[in-house]
Amino acid sequence: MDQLTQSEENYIKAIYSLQQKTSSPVGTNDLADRMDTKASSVTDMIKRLSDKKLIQYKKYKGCELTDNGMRTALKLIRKHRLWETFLVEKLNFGWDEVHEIAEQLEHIQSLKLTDQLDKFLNYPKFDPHGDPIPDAEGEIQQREQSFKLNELAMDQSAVVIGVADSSASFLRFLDRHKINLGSSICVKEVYEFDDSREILINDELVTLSAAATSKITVQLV
Amino acid sequence: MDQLTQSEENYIKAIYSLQQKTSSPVGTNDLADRMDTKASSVTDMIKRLSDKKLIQYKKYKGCELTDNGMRTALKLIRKHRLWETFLVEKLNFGWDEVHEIAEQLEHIQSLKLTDQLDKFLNYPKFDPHGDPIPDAEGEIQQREQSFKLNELAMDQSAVVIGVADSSASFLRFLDRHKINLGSSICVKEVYEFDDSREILINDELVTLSAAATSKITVQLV
DNA sequence: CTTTATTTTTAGACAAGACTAAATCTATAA
DNA sequence: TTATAGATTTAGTCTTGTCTAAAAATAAAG
Ligand SMILES: [Mn+2]
Ligand SMILES: [Mn+2]
Ligand SMILES: [Mn+2]
Ligand SMILES: [Mn+2]
Repeated sequence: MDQLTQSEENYIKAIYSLQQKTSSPVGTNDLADRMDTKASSVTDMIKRLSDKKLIQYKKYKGCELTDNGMRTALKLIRKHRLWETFLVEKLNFGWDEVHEIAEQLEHIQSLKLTDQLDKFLNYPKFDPHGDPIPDAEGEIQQREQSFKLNELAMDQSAVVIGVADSSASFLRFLDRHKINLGSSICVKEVYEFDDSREILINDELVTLSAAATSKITVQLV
Repeated sequence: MDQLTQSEENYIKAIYSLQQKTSSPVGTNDLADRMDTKASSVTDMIKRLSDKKLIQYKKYKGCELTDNGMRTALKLIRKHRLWETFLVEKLNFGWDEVHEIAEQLEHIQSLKLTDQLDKFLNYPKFDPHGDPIPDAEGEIQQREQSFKLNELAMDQSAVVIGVADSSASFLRFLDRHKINLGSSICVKEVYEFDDSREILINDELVTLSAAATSKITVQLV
């Protein structure tokens, strides 16, 4: 079980996340898109990861993480989300500023560091974007049933518990509308023609596009 | 001023530290030794760093950091020592465990991260090994006159303020003798034949070889 | 069941960083 | 001042990770 390069680790994470969405084996082009690279480069990397038994790969049939690959992915996600939490909780970063930095920090190799950080943060269960943080055993806390805000009908009330897009631009958009984790909201109007919604939040009404509401995770209250 | 690779950054740090010791231009072989690599690899890298104007280089004449290279080195050292401080102060690492991890963390790119970390740690002036931490402008706090413990004569009293060797094995040796930063010591005997010294520390007498005492930095009291 | 269109893989190149072996420069000692 | 040891550079090769262009396999239409 030798060290992986940062590049290999980033691929593993990407495969994990695509796998979660589609369940079926991950295609070379999808992975290329996600990694912002070319299909031929992906094929090369896929062979390396397959040699290291982190993924299972049949030519032309896509790839899937092995158990070992899965454990590797969860460790990376754990580190990523712990660091994000650290940056927001301890160093006063905004939730829109931490992803890039965590993308680097997640590659630091030291089991003890991860576990001490976890302890220092008091074993947080969710990161600043509402995503669950795997524990030291790779177990992920399962959430109560949740919805995307665009699934709610008129007059339904809910609490924001996560975002499905951690890009700085989307998060700053939410900041501008004072929407954060824990915000109480209520759907006041649904405009059928474009599926946009008028939302009551902090005693103010804002209209959010379907593109926006589909990226906001909520729990009914 | 594009991004440097981790490898380039490690070379810059090594050149800085060799330069401090010897002042004169740094030789290819010395650098190869320090980097634990081959002279030919060093020549390759030296050319790259010279192209980037981080060092000045004349064939066969060795290399020296430019002003730009110097600033780069100081930023790295700042990050390295801040992270070491973080690991010891906040995550309960021993001073013998932090160097390796800081060697990775120093390469994280984010000015804001460094400065917020500095603030979070309350602008520490020295790292867990007693080495000065450059401030955001690259200024290093100058120390009062200090000595190596092997320079002290009989009956001289002093306080330990630093170590000249941050290797885990040496630091664990010091731990075993309960010698840490701030320890008050007194030279009780100097054995001329091998320059070893009997030291009073915590009301106990220990005999330290010249190899050991030459790596312990002290200030007279 | 062929013929396209799409996806995926191969072939060949390149840059970074490393290595070995060989060549070349510099310094030192006879 | 020349021979020689030591330091340094060059030449050529390797691996990782990337690319473009072209070939091959699969999927989708007609
Ligand atoms: Mn990453
Ligand atoms: Mn996150
Ligand atoms: Mn380093
Ligand atoms: Mn240190």
